[in-house]
Amino acid sequence: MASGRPSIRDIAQLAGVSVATVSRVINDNGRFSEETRKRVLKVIDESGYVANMAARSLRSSKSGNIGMIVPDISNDFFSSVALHVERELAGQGYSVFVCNSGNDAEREKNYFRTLTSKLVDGIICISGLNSLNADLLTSRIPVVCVDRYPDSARFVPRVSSDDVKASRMATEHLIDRGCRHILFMSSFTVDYGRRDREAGYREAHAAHGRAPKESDLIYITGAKPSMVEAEELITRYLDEHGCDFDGIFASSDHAAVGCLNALRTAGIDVPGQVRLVGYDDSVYSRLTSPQITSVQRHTDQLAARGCEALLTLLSGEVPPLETFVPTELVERESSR
Amino acid sequence: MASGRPSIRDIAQLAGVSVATVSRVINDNGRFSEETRKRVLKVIDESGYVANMAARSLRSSKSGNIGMIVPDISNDFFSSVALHVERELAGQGYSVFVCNSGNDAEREKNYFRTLTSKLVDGIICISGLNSLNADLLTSRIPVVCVDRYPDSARFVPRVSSDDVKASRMATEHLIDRGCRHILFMSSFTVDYGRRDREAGYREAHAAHGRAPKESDLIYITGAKPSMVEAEELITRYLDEHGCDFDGIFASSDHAAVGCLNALRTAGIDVPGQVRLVGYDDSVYSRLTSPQITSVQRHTDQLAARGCEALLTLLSGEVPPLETFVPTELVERESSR
DNA sequence: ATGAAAGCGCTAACAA
DNA sequence: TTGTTAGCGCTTTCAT
Repeated sequence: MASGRPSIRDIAQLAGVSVATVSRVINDNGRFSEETRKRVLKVIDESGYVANMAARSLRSSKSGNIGMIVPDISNDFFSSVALHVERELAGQGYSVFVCNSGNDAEREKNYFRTLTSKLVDGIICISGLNSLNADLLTSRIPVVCVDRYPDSARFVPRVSSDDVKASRMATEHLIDRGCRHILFMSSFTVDYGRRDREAGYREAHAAHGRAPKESDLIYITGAKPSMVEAEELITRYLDEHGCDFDGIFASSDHAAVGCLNALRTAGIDVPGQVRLVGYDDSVYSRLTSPQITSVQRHTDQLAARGCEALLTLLSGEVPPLETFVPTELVERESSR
Repeated sequence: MASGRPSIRDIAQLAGVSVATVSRVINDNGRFSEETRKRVLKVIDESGYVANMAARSLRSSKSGNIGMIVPDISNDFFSSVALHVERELAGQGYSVFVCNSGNDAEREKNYFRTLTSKLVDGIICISGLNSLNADLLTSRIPVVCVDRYPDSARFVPRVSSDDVKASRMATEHLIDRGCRHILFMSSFTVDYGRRDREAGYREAHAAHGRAPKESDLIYITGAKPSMVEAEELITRYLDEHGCDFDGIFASSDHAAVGCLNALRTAGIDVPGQVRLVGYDDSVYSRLTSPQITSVQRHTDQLAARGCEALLTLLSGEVPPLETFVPTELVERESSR
C-alpha cells in the first residue's frame, strides 16, 4: 500500500494469508475456514479496501457495467425508463452508463465503440435508427431494445408496448365517443418507420368501415420540438380545411399539448368540439386544462422486462424475441 | 486473437511491430516513423480493434468514467442537468454513470463505494445529504457538487444558482406587483437545511420593512410527492385562515402546481386574488393555466460550470470553491 | 525509431 | 483449507 488504495496484496499481508485466499473470501468462492473468513473481512473493513474493478474486469472480461442508449435523457419518458432500469440493474450489482444519442447515427456508433472498449456486459438500447443494425452486428455485446427498435434488427430481443393495439384502442375510444372525423398527429421522424401507432389508427378505422383521407394524417418533420410543430401543423390545417374534424389522436403527449394549444388559440372547445387523445400518459397530460386522455405505457414495466431480458441474455439463456408490456387508456377531460 | 476481440498483441503481430510501438501509435505518444504509423492504423482499422479499457485503467489508474449522483433521474430538473453533463463530458471522452440516490444516505454511500471500485476519475454530485460528507472524505476521488450541497461539505467545489438572490428577486417581484401578504411554500426536506430560498424570501421582506409571520412559512414533509402535499397544505391553510394572503412564493414548480390546484379548487382566482411564483422554470410552469411565473436556473450552465470545475480538478488545478450561475425570473400569467 | 520486459490488481488452475 | 503462480491487455521505462 505504498500509496493510494490498498490492494488485495495488502489485505493478504495484513491478514496473514495469501492473495488467493483473500480473493476466495471476497467472492465467497472456494473453501476457507470460518476463522480465516472473519479475519480477512475484518482487515478489509478496517482498511477500507475496495476491489479494483479494472483488474477484475481484465481478468474476467466482465465489467459489471451496462450501457443504456437513449435519444435524450431529459425527455420525460426516457428518463423515467432510465430511472427504473438503473434501479433494477443497480439491485443486481451493475452500474449504468447513460448515453444520449440524440437520434444521431454517428453518435450512436461512437457509443457502441466506447461501450465495447469499456467492456460493458450488455446494452439497453432505445433507438429506432436502422443504422443501429451494423453496430449490433459488429459488437458481440448482448443488446436488448426497449420501446422502439430498428426495422432491420429483427433478431434483437425487444420489449415494447403493443403500440398497434394501444393506438387502435385510443382511436376506437374516440369513435365510441362519437367522433366522425379523426386526425392522426404523428410525432415520429427519422428511421423509426414502423409507424405502429399509425397502423393502429388505420386498423380502428378499417374495423368501423372507415377510411381516413391522406390529409387526415399529419406528420411532424422534427425540425422543431414536436410540441411546437404540432401546434403549427394544426393551425395550418385549420387555415386550410377549417375545423372539419371532431377528434385527434396524437401519438405523443408532446404533440397532444401542441394540438391543444392550437385549438385553444383558434377558440375551439376541447372536448366540446374536438376530442383529443395523447400518448405516454406523461405529466403533460395531467397538467393541462382540460387534462388529456392518454395511453399509459408503464415505464417501470418496460424497464423491468427489458432488464429481465438482458439479464437472461447475460446468463447465457435466450429471452423471448418480443415482449409486450400492457398499456391502458387513461380517460381524462379531453375526451369526455 | 484466439477468440473474442483482437488485442494489442494481435495488432502488433499483424503490423509486424512490437506492442510498444502499437501503443505509441494509438496514444500518439513517443516516436515512430510515419510509415509505421500508417501501417498500424491500417491494421487497427481493418481488424476492428478497440482498446481494452480495463487493461488501460489497470495500468494508468484512469478509467475515463465519471459518476453522476442524482436524487432521481426521472425528475425534470435533474434529467436536464444530466443531459448536459453527459453531453459535455462525452465530448471530452468520458462516459457517465448515473446513480439514483433517492436521497437515501445508505444508497449514496454504496454508490461511492461502487464508483471508487470502478475507478471513476471524478464524481458530479447533486445531493444535500450531510452524510455525504463522510463518503467525500474517505474517497479520494475529485468531487464537484452541483445545485445543492451538504452544509458540512464546505470544502468541496460547488456550482449552484444563487438561490438567496433569486428567491429574493422572486419575492420582490410579488411585492412590486402589490402583494401585501406573501406565503412561502418550501419544497425541501431531508438534510438539505440551507434554506437559501427561505432566506431570500425573508431578505425581501426585511428590505421592505416587513416581517413574515411563522404561519406564513409552510413546510413540506416529504411524505408525499410535493405537488400533492403542497395542495393539501394550502387547502389546510385556507381552512384555518381563510384567504388572507395575496401572494405565494413556492420554492419549486412542483409545489407551485400543487398550490395552483388548491387555489383553483377553492375558487380563488390566480392572479386576480392571489399571485404565484414558482421555481425552476420547468415544463410544469408552462403547461398550466394560468402559466406560472418561475425562476429559470439554466440547467445547461449549471452542467457546463460543473463539468468545467470537475475537469479543472482532474487536471490537477484548483477550481473556484463556489460558482454561481445566473438566474432569471420568467414572468407569466400567474403574477400579472 | 523500435523492441523487450516489468507490472498494474485480480482470478483461477494447479499444488500442497 | 491454503499457497503459488500464470496471465488478462496495456503503458512505460530501459535498452538498443
